[in-house]
Amino acid sequence: MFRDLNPLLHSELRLAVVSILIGVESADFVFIRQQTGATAGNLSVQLDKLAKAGYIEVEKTFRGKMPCTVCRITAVGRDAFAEYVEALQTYIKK
Amino acid sequence: MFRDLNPLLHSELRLAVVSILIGVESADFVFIRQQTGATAGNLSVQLDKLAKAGYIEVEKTFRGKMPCTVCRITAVGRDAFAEYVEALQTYIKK
DNA sequence: GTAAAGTAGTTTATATAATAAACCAAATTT
DNA sequence: AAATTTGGTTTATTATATAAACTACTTTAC
Repeated sequence: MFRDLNPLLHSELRLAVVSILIGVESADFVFIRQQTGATAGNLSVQLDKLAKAGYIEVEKTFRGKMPCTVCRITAVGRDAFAEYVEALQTYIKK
Repeated sequence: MFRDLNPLLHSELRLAVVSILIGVESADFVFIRQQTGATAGNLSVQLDKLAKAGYIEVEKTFRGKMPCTVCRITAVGRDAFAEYVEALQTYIKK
């Protein structure tokens, strides 16, 4: 009856991050932080987990002289998200 | 942009429990355990949390000579679930 | 030019949660 | 009547989320 919910995505912040990245070509640390309202520390940790799972790519660059961390979703991440949403339907469908 | 996800419902097992109870008049411990595949210990703990939050009612009775723990969703639980699902849409809507 | 404040993060520590393992009491089976 | 099963609860362990503290660098104000 109930499908497993990918624990990596079943986290408010990581889900929000992936949800953002699904819709854009890329997004930087500061933008994601603003959109989610997360603390920098928490965001840093969660981006790392998503990156280690291969769900996102993280590129460290500079915008002018300031460091700028750019994130992109990967095909793996996209698939995982789609599967998570599908599994979730078994819990929340009327 | 992102609505808060009620942490009490944002748990695979508690969400499954509430999801089951939404659809029936009542369900007992053994039935919920079978449907969710949870261990008895975990289920016991999570039912307790839902009960303490007023999301479900737990009635301890007997079926014949065997103890039987019957659970029902409350109006509060029903509302919380509806709100959780709505908030979740902001994360998973395309 | 240097002190103070701000930006963009990372690392570490702590609180909370999920889960499993161990346990208990009573019923059933052999 | 001993062993097993049922229906749970309690306790201990592991994992997770989060905040606090820190680092490295930049910009601004004196």
